[in-house]
Amino acid sequence: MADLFAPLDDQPAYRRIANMIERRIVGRSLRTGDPLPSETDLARQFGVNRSTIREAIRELEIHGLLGRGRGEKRLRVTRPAPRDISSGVSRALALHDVTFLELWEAMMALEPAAAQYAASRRSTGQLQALLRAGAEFANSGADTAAAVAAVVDFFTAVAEASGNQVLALSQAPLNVLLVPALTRLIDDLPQARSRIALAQVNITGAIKLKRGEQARIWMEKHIRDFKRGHDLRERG
Amino acid sequence: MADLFAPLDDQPAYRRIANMIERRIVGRSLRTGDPLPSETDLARQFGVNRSTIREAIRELEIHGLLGRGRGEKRLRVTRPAPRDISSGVSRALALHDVTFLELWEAMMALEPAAAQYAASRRSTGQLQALLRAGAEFANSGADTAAAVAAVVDFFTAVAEASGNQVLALSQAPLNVLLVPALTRLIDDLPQARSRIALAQVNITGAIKLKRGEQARIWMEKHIRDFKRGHDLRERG
DNA sequence: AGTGGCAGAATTGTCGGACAGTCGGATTAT
DNA sequence: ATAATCCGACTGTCCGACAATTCTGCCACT
Repeated sequence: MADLFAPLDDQPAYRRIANMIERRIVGRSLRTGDPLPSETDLARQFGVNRSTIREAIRELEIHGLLGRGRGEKRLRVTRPAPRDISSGVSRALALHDVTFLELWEAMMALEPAAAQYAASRRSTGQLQALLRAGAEFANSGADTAAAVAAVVDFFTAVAEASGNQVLALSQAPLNVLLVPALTRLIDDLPQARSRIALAQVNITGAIKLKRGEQARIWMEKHIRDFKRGHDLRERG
Repeated sequence: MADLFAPLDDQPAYRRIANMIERRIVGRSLRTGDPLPSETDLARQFGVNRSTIREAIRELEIHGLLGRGRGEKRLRVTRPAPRDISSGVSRALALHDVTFLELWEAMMALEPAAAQYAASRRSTGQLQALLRAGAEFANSGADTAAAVAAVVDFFTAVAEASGNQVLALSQAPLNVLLVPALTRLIDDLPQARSRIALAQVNITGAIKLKRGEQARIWMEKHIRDFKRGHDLRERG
């Protein structure tokens, strides 16, 4: 039987205030770009101390709902950038001791889909970004860090080109997790570089020609290759 | 060519402190479950005022890296729960005016994969959870909100059963976005209820029998059905 | 008119101190 | 040993304050 009473939660004032402001933002009463009233003003409106207000806005600022341009003092309403999100998610995942297999399975689900949509929807600019990331990887030489960064850029470019924000935002955190695994892989497996480069060329080509099915297949192969490399490295 | 000078960012103290503590947590110097020193103590250690510490702690608390049990005063190190994450992501997505199509494509990528892995890895308890969610939906009667909640529970249970935290965490935010769309769908389309119920039975059955491929296929159909319903509703 | 510069107002980041309410743990009573 | 009680520690919130920086309106200058 259900409890008669729910545990009452006295949320502290700073949290309630944060929620109120958040609702205003999500409900578009406060529109993107609008400047937030000053802390003093908010304190007056809510009838609390400025310290309390500060703790409240901190929350929204962290979520990326509030932000300020370089060297700007007043906070403004902003839309959360993918970076705001992915940092949180990937940190969480890191703490959960994610295995390579888990990461790989998720990539296997997301990246081919992104590639397929990218093929049918990519703009010219997005194609450029893809080519740039590919070139970046090809030119990375022996610099592992640069190579890894280029791979991340490549995946990001594909996700961007998919024209699907949900896909892009879901994929972003995976990149962060990919970095350490990929670094080890490239360092230890001599053939990794050329295989990745080839896959990128194939994927980019398919996207360029708007061949959705091909893009998906090549991306699947590409991701599968990661697992092969990883398994190889484990045994070697 | 790269700029010679990077824009110097004097991050405020509360942010730097937050980062330091975060590094300690991610680096496992502070382990999950450890209680955090008191605010006064931290203020002394960092040589700043308690107010500053509080603003820093707020950040970590929001990220789910710090938390406290019901009615507990001291903060302790915690691992971010999916809910901590998904709330942020879904809020962000809501602000980005995500279309149904975008949501649907992402679900189409993630949920079938989750179902497939669930079939091969589900524990008995996870199967129970699935069945419970199914029953919950079947019993929801005319209560749309309850029905929607049951659907969300079902997807969550599948993701849980997949044994893949990354998949689960990636999928969680989608649920929040699904709610409004699904509510309208169930309200307006009489046949929606039975179709969903049937799909859930089929998926659960496949997972119970550990038929991965079947689970995937049924889930694909299930999700595809959402789109059909949505398109139908749009025209109707 | 447009531009540059400047003083004063406004705002943020940070500090110090204070106090009520509550949680935890030690202490005492049963 | 268990239960009731008490005290200290800690959090949530408030007040007041000050330096540094940004914002703004105003004025001079070209």
